[in-house]
Amino acid sequence: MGPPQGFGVRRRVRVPGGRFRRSGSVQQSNFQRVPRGPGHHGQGSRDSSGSPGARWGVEVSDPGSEARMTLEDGSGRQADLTDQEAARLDKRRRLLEAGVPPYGGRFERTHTVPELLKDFDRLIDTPVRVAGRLRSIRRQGGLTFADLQDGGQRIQLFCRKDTMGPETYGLLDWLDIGDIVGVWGRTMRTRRGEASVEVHGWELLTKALRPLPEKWHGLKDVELRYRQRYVDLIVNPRVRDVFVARSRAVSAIRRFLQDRGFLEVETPMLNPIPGGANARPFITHHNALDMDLYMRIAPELYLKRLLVGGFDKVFEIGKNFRNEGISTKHNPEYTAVEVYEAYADARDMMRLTEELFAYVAAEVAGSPVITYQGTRIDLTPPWPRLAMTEAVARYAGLELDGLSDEQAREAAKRRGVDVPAGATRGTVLAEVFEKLVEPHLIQPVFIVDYPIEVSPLAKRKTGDPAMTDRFEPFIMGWEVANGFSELNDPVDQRERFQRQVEQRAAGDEEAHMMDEDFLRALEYGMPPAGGLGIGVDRLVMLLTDSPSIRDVILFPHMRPRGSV
RNA sequence: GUGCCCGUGGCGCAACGGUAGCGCAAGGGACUUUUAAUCCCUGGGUUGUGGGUUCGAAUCCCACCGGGCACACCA
Repeated sequence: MGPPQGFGVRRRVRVPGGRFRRSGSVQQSNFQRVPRGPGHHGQGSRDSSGSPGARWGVEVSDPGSEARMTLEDGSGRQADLTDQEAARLDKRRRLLEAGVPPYGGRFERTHTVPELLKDFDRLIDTPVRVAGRLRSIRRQGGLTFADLQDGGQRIQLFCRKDTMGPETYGLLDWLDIGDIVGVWGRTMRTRRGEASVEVHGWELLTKALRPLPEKWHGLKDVELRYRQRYVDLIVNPRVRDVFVARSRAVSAIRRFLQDRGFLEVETPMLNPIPGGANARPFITHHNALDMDLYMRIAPELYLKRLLVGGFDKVFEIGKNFRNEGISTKHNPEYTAVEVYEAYADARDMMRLTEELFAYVAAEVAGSPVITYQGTRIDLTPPWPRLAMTEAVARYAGLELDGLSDEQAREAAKRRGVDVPAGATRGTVLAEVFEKLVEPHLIQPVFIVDYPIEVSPLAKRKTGDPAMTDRFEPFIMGWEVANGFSELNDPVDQRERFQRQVEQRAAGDEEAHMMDEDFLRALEYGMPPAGGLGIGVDRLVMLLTDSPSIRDVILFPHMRPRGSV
């Protein structure tokens, strides 16, 4: 993964005057050209990674191949450029020579572009200073039109030679699409009615050395979109909107909980013992302590320690890390919000959940009724409650009550659901539910009463010790949250951990480890409480109508590439 | 991890055994109310990588790399 030569040079390329030659005799080493487009990852250049300086000075006659121009940056390294990159570097040099610094500094703006456009007609014919990225340039002799993008919106720049003077106007020739400029002038509408700034003067704030993707098809290659999200954000306005919506959703969650008296806290991401969920953790190492640590898979056990400590209403918004597969609904690190309320129970948390979803949807999407991939979803509370056994009876036509473990396993197999050899009835129930019922749960519904086997941290249901007072809301067939009345009996909790440890020993890598400190905390006494965890990414997917979790994560995990 | 599909100039796409092409973008020129500006000219690709089949490979075959989707696992 080490960067091949040529990488890193681009940041600090110096183009000495006259070193740049167009065609004919082009100075070039015997380096292979480093391909940089999609699917190029510099494998062909491995042979040239050592001591570049030694290979200099080879004169290669290569007429007609501007793209192979090379340049020195004074460090004995060099970069091969595309014709467009070469042209931009050349303009950068010419600007410098003309006394125009290609990278400016502070620029005082009177308005952002969205501010200007919002109330344009009232602001017309006033002096303004705006800044942004050039998205298109239409040169027309003594008149040049350009589109300036800022804050996701564009305003037209209207540049007239007569207004600006020939020198200022002439320097426009060294600007490219993608450059960031600050301009000052007067707001006006053109003959065609386009909201514009008549430019009196301008300043180059940043010269862009790489060209932006094509102007109306934009950047479509999803791999490039994820790997180079910065480009995606520049050219695809919808992407920007999604991440603004995500930010608003997180703010709305925080506001909703804070307004109800919940205290936001932060607990460790580096855990000596990972807990709070059944999942495989990432392992990392602390050098000074010389010990392995785990990236947290859930903050649950820490938040419950806070209940012990007397914080009655707490929440945390943050990342969980799970060493599992990647899919359109799974990213190895994802954002969750967990909420704990002392003296409450699962019923209270269900009410909190449905209210929170409706509130956040209204804040982000404008309504508790949303459309996801063509399906109308009504998040208005209250959502129906349906016991897992009833759900399995209704959607799978399966009645497991009263069956022995073996009979239950047989029943599941007859329905085509694979279950582990020694699975108990409760495990079978959960398995059948996942496979046969979940896909049917499109509109919001709370599934309640989960088997104890799959709920090692939840309180038993009064009157049915095989079940727990747990719930999970489903939308679009996805589990979007998980909550329960928290188990606060340390003796019961120890037994549950013990079962988990046994399963772990039997090869279940996702089973809990024994957490003695957590048990000690419970032994000091944790108030009865309701707890809740919500998958924020999936919530945002729903609210932004995004088909993949990668569409709501700015930098989704990707396999690294040599050089891109 | 398995299956299916994809990888062609900076970007979006064509060519699907027979000379690698188009649009935008880029370079040169004309143009003082355009907005996918227009018009003339020009350059840019060892078709993801490596093998193979063939007189001939972007195209067919194999392996590898990267990606998408579905399944599996999970939230």
